[in-house]
Amino acid sequence: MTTQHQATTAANTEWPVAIGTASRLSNVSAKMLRHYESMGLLSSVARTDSGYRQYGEADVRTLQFIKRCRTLGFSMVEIAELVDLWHNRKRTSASVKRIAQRHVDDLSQRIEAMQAMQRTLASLLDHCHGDDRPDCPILDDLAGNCCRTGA
Amino acid sequence: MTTQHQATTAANTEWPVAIGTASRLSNVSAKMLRHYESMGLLSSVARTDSGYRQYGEADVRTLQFIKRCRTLGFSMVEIAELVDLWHNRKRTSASVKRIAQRHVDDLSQRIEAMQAMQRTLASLLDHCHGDDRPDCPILDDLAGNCCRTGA
DNA sequence: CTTGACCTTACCATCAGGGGAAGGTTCAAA
DNA sequence: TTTGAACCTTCCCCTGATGGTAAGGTCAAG
Repeated sequence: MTTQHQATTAANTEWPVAIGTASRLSNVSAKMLRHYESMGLLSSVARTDSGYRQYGEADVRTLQFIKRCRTLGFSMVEIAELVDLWHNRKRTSASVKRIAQRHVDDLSQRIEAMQAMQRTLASLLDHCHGDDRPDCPILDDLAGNCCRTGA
Repeated sequence: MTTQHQATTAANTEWPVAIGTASRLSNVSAKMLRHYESMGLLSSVARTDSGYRQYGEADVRTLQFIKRCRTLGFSMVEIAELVDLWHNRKRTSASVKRIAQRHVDDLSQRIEAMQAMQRTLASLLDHCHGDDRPDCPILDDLAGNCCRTGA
């Protein structure tokens, strides 16, 4: 429709925008916009005379960047690093890759831990009749009364 | 070595024990022992005249039960339910199984969400050279500048 | 009696948010 | 012009499971 080079935000937006609009454009709650600002993730959000926050296009793009990072599971500390690198023309792609790789490794560890729980639980579920009698292999295992065979 | 029927706790233990010993026997920090008590998970921990907590064998077994549940990823709310069922002779194994099944389903969902993140990140990592130049497909994707093809 | 290990309560921090109260601003309709 | 809805502000408390620390009481061995 309109010019292509700012199609990331809604086409007919009048800048700057208030917090509610910035929230809708970035899919981040107004609460979190204020929180990110207090954390220093958005440098210098402008204000009107009456104190209302005013977000420019660059601010909203940064918020969308943060949102995408959160969707991928990065921590706020990692996101702060990524935003810094994003804004730093002298960054190296290696430094970005290092952060992403560390996060992937972290995810792998957490996934494996949860899968281990799942395997044990699946085995317990398998042994439990799930009827109206009180005898329960699950409770027996939890109480340590059972053959704790595998792990 | 000693009698078999109480081999779950150290053989030569003089009951009741203070919090440090209970902590070692259950592999739960003293901090958490106090917390569990304040949550009502341990009904009525005895005290000495000077106010020191005194844990009996049954208490320590309950703590070991809780510890095992935590290891399997159950939340404290679920653990409270499980402890209640464990102590309730009129429970049905179905009620126990329901809690465990719900937990497994929850784990499955969380694992899948993390695996989705991992897949996206793996693809991004694959496209990034990781050298000392600033061009970085990872940042491009996070900034929304990239072909967001798949998910 | 001192020393050190142990115990007590109480408060603060984590992490990424959500909920709500009390009050100021803006804008349009009546 | 007034009023009312929708919006904004700051401030404080809640989550869940756990760690940390501080200030002080208790106990047993030397």
